[in-house]
Amino acid sequence: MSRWEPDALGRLQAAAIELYAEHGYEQTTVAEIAARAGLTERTYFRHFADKREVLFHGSEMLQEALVTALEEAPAGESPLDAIGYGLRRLGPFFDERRPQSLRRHAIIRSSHELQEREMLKRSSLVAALTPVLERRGVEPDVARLAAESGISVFHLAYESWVADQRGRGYAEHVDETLASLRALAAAPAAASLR
Amino acid sequence: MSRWEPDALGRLQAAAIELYAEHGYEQTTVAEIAARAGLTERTYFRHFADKREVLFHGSEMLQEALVTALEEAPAGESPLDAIGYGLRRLGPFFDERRPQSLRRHAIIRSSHELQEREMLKRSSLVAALTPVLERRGVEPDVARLAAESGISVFHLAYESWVADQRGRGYAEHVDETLASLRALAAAPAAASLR
DNA sequence: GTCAGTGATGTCAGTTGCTGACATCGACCA
DNA sequence: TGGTCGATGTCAGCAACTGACATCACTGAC
Repeated sequence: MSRWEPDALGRLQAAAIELYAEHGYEQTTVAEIAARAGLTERTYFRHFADKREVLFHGSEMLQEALVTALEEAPAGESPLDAIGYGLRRLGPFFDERRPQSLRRHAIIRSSHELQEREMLKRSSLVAALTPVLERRGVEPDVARLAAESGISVFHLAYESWVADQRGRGYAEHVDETLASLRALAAAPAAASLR
Repeated sequence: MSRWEPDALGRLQAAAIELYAEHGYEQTTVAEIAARAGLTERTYFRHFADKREVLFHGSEMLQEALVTALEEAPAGESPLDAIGYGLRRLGPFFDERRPQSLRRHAIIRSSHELQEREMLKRSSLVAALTPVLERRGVEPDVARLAAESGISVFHLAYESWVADQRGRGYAEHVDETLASLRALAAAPAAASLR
């Protein structure tokens, strides 16, 4: 028998989600999370950098997945098409974890501080996608803008997927959102053409 | 003579910027800021919600200015044109405060925590612009997407304005960035048309 | 001119997030 | 057998933030 119960990190995540959902994020202390996981506060901070981070473990994995998917986009595609390709590839990842995603999303929406962290993760995604686009030959400034736009699509598609009652997959929401973005940018062209 | 020196808030802001620049954000304590301003820590927290917020006072003002500018955009313009109109209007606001902006920008770039707060302010801008676009008759989802895109432009234009050595105004950077966005979204149209 | 009320500040004590230093002790390896 | 390693615990401490209450120049009503 090993000295400690296995999967301390997973237990901390589970405990945190339960407590944040039960009593709210701000009303929960790190000591309580650790206690429910059968650990000490100190151990919590060995696994997670701060009180927020428990909810965002796995976002590095998502980031890597997105980077890889974007790298595998066909070489000839425009930046936005490539991003669409990459985002659509995330479909199964989300669709398989829908219940957890909904719970986590509700918790994050309940706290300012957590939304702040989510926004930081978002900017990290932008920072990760930009060089991938540059390697595809896109100008740095354009790459950055495309990455920003892509992550906006990522995010809005995610939100409409969360709100979706009809069970459509994440990839469908990506397509819709991306089409909206194209329409949006195309609309003024008519006015600016002459 | 009044009981206290005037402009406690302004003194706290000045002290914070000095200390953050001199010793770094993390190495500075709120007590030190308060002391340099001739006040106590408790008073600091009556003026600012937390250690970060000193640097973001004024962002409500910016938000209001942007909302007003967008509301005044000609009724016939497309969402993106309207946003371009609103953003260009911020030009003088930034151009007049360039030295302060550069100092503040350098501080924020030096700290993760501060970038996190900046991202939160950014999402607050999106939340403020969305209903304005809706009132112009834009569909809610499209309004949100347009607001996100607009704030991306706002932000990227700001960054290239900060980096600009040639003294071009903020409004010029907005025009450039907006043109990039349009080109970006238009490019794939060619591929997707047939 | 007095006096009660107001509002910005100070004082103090307490909670919680987070960190460094060091101890513990099963597992694993030579 | 013994020594190292790695995950955890223990403990002390700092800094961010908060609530409760005190202070006292200023202001306005009378």
